[in-house]
Amino acid sequence: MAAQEVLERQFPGRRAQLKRDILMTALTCFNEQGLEPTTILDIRTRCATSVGNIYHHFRNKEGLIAALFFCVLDDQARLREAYLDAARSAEEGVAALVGAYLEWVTTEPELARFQFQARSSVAKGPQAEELAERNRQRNRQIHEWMLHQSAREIHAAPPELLPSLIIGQAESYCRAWLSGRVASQPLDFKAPLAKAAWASLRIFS
Amino acid sequence: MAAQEVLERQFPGRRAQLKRDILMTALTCFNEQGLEPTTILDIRTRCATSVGNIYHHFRNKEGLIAALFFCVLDDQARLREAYLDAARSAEEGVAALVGAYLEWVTTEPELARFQFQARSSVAKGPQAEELAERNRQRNRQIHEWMLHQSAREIHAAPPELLPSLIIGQAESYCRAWLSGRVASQPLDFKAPLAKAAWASLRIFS
Amino acid sequence: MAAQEVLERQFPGRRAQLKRDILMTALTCFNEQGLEPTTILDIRTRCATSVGNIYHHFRNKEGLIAALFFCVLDDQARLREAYLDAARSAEEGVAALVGAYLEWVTTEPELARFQFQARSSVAKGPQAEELAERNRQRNRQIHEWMLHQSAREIHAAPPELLPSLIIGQAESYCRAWLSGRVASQPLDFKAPLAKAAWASLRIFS
Amino acid sequence: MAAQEVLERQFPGRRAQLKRDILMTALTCFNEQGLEPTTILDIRTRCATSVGNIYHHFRNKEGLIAALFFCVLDDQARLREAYLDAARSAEEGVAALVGAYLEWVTTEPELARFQFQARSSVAKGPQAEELAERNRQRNRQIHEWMLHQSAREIHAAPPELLPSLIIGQAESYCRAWLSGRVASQPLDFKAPLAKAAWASLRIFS
DNA sequence: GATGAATGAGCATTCATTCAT
DNA sequence: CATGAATGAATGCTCATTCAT
Repeated sequence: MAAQEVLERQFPGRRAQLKRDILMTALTCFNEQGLEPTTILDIRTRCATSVGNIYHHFRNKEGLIAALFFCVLDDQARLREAYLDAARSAEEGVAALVGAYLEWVTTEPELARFQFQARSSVAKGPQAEELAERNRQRNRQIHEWMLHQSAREIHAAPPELLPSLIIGQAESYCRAWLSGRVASQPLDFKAPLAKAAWASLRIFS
Repeated sequence: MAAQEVLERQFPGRRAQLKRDILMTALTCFNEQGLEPTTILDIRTRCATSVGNIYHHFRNKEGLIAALFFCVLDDQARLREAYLDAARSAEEGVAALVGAYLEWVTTEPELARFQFQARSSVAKGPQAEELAERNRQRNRQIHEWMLHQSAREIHAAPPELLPSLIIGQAESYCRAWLSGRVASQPLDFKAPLAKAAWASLRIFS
Repeated sequence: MAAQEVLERQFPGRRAQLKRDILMTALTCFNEQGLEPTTILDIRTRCATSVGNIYHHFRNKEGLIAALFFCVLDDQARLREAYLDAARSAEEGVAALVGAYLEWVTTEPELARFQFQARSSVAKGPQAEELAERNRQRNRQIHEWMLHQSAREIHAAPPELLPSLIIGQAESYCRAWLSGRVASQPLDFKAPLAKAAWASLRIFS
Repeated sequence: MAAQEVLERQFPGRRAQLKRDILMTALTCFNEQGLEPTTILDIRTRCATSVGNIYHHFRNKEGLIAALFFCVLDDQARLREAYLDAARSAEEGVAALVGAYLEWVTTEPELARFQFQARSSVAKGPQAEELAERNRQRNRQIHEWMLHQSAREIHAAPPELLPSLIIGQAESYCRAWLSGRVASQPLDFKAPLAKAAWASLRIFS
């Protein structure tokens, strides 16, 4: 399972095996039953450990969700940066953002599913500020990259609308895929979705 | 409050006053605290009634959520149909779908916020089939309208991708607005979002 | 259904039709679900009437159970008296008590089932005294009949033990039949059970 | 109290002290108030523990009742086996079954009272199959013992009737004693009840 | 008389979290 | 470090009963 590799990358070493087991089990439970309905006992039962151990490693249920969530953010960022590094124009940059997102969701459907349901929960919890800071950093990073390209298409579009224009359709399709409403992998539509995003931006120039 | 008018339209008459009160209060609570965290007692306290009465009218908490949710679907459909009736071409049809959605969310932010958080809950609950049937009906209706236009842009696009291409960006912006990440009303971007959707479709022709 | 005839005998007339309907439905519910688990709404739903109407006719749930229970006692007494009237000796009297009981349970399994589960409930409720008085009266009646026979077998047996010796085996078998543990009708064992009861009494003479 | 010793035998050890306390308190409450009317809070209040702990040990109220009920079955079986081991003929075997039952009820009136009211509850609950299996096993065991005696009295009687003939009168008297209708201890009538049972069987030979 | 909306005390049960062993 | 017994506040829900229409 792909999610397992992500966890091994984030929490390497043999000592962290139990930690990864707990996170992996939690991910499965959260996706199968939902965040609130999943109990610590559910998780304890499915990975052979004790209640106390889960609390030892993650402080509380919220901490477990947050740990998993920040894993997701890190892994997404890794792929996005790789894609952006290879882009040589504004158009390629937009295609990179769309492509990185589609590839990540296609490779990590379990993590993506979790991300959608956990976002609002983390945003309300005590880790809210850490999440906000990460978002700001990500936006700044993307913004700076875009500025380097000084493309008319980017500057003419209303800044508030920009992220939705670029990623909105891709995200919408990914939601549909994860919920089973459509069958084709998001990555299969990499080209048209990138092209559509760029076409959307061109209407302002 | 706009939501109140929607409820009066859906549950007319003086006898249904209490029913509307309960739904209105529930809507407020759900949006302020979330679905799970809102307790029946929270609702009972804020509209002058009894716990038993809420159960008498809605069977259980799930039923209350579902009643509110189907209200939303009905009201959205009403506006969408009005928009579609006035459209005279495929391009106008796409603009109608985008415009109807933007206007509805802008007019009913409370109901829209509720819809986003309640959808997955209803989709898992005992009303899942009713929801699925309504979705099918809506898609069929839109599909038929589109067929009448026999526009190259529509037929050339992958059917699975079509809904995301049309509504994805608008929905993305509405989410951003409802969560406070952007300030401008969705309706303010009616023209560019409609234009972007149409431009996205044209890439296939 | 046999129980229906019993109710018609106890509550005759067309005006009492609804009353009989309610009692009949209650009987079915009580036997299917148990006394406590059956709700007034269950009964209301299954015979087309209103909650208020049930309360109008029977005061409350306890009153409904008691009405049904005293019906049972009356009907049992009717048959027992007929049997006793025909008996011409102590031995025939014992056979009459056993036979009357077996025939009644075989004819009215639904009422018998109800009687077993309702007895302790009525004995604790506000009708406790009425029940006790009826029991005393029945015992006096049987006792007087027995005295007329002046049979050694009856007088030699410990009075406290007498009822159990006479009816214990028959009742035990009826319980087994009503709970499905045995298949043959109680009435099929009328002769051996009467004979066994009399043999039991003879050990004292 | 005798029931306490039974519980110590069934759940030995110091670690199980609280478990025994809960069961003992539950027994008292169930007998004083009835099964349904007894609440978990009643039990919690009378033995120093917490609601959650009762659920931790017994899963739910039904589980608590079942645990107590199977205790009763085990303890009854223990005494019955001891009695049967000492019997040297069919007549002694019948006397053993009657005597073991009378002694057990006389020694454990609280457990016996509980058994009478809990049986139907357990028979309907999720432990129904376990109960049925235990009953089958007990009947098989008694049946095998009886076969060894090859007594005319046993083989001539209708098999379905046999248990009622043997134990019916004793059970009837025990019910009367437990409900206060008679004063003399069941064990006081050990001899006549055993004799009556055997006389009942002899009518077939 | 008939109806069913309304009441609200009361119950079984859950579950995150702690802490003694 | 690991365990799981213990805690108890909190919640959804039930249901007998009342009473205005």
